[in-house]
Amino acid sequence: MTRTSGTQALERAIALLEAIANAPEDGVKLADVAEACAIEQPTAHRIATRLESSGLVARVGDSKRFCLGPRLFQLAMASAEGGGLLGKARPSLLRLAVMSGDCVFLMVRSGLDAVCLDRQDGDYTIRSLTGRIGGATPLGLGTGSVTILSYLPAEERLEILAGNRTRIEASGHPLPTEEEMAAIRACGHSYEVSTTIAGVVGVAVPILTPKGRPLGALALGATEARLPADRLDVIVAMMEKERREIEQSVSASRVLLEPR
Amino acid sequence: MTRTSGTQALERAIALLEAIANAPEDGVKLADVAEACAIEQPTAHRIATRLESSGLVARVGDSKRFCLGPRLFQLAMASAEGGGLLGKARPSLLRLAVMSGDCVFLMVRSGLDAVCLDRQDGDYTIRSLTGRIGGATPLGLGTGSVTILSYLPAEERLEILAGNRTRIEASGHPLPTEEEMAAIRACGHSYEVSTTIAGVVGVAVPILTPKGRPLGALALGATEARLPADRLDVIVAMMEKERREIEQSVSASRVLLEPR
DNA sequence: TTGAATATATCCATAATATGGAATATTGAG
DNA sequence: CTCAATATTCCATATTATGGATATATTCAA
Repeated sequence: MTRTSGTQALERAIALLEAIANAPEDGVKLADVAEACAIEQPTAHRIATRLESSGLVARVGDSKRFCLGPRLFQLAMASAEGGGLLGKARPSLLRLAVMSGDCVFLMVRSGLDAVCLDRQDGDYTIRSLTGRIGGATPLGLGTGSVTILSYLPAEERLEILAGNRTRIEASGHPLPTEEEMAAIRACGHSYEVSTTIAGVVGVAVPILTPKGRPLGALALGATEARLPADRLDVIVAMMEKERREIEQSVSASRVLLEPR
Repeated sequence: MTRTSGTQALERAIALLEAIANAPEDGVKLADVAEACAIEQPTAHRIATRLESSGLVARVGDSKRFCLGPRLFQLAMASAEGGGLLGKARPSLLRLAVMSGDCVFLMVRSGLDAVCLDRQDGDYTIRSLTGRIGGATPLGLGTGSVTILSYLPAEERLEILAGNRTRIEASGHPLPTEEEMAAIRACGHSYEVSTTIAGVVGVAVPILTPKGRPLGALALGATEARLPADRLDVIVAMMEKERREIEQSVSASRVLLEPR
């Protein structure tokens, strides 16, 4: 008599995890978690304690309150250590940071967000640059983020923008238009003058699979003064070179070869 | 006819996650995940696709293979703030790194492991020092790790050492004895000369809750030459001062919490 | 290309599993 | 200390996950 797809328990566990992730710094009470997820307390308790025993969730200090657990840290770093995108992109990030002196980011898509997977600071890094490793922005807001969005299939772009409209508008920025995104695809990179932090500019190039699906983006942040038109060309050229490097390295792993 | 405690589905999902985390660099096939977890393929598929839709797991490139997903990075960041420990310890780490010039770590327990939550390098940091952020060592191996272990309840220590025996012995190190751990508790810090990297020494102090449970440890790594007996005293004093700072900050924050 | 072999995805009857109301224990505020 | 709020445990019930069988997709060799 049910209509769910057969993963109710898991769905609830994930909801719990998200609820705990959104909790204030010093944790949430079980009762609040249960309410937030709209599940009964005994059920929430069963799930939460199991998550706790796996380390995905932990108690805050001596209290009963829940917070995210350190196991998440290990898992995230394990995915980094494997020869995934992060490992393959790191040399490029380092080179770009050293050569440009600016701040370089590796962004990937995660649901409706773009997440910062890695960051390397050059000598002239602006302290105020936000993107920390693990940080996220809605797809469509920010240079790297818009770049990834631009290379997604058209219908997915629409869905994503619909889902992110309120968040993006709340930030005071306009939604990227189809024309803007087509322009990004046409020239192979995006360039953006930040309206939130005066004098800051961003450049980004996509990282694509052989099939053309966006794996992520390389983004670079600098002050406007450090990026006059002629230097911009040089920077973009460097980024495109590294982008090709990464794409080759990624597709070189046999597994990624094109089906069909 | 089973005897599990009512979380089979969740347990399997977690097993899947771990299996995928342990996978080689370019992901695992569904069939292998299923086998590793000893569950049937349809079940593995159902769980895996649900994990995928939440971003905890992703496909490698264009292939069908699974790897850990970017959502973990976001959660890991949030978990770092779990209990506020990282935020509260960072100023201390910075001070210690600047004042000592050495390499300072914040370690916390995660199951049978101690995980590096944060690291700050001083001017004299030894490149070869291993602990990356997110890196883990078995509880009982390494200065910070042994320190955390020493302050855990006696029976937990035994369980943990039993569970870690093979891993620790495989590293060529002896298991820490009860006497050694009692000594650490008695003097409030541990000191260890590395046998793996010649000339490297480590010092660590615990971070305890008001109830005496270990939240984690501050650890410092330096060359033997940089830590003669008299300087060691100074360093330990500095670390203990910062430790108290953190403990106060942590226990203070909880008082401010208002129930809804 | 083609077709065999292998892997992934879907279906659905069945029974094992998660569920949540009620009872009990613990915590924390006054 | 007392009481109310919260966490934890218990267990009969039926909702939910399960996995054998099957369909579809992908890979590989020739």
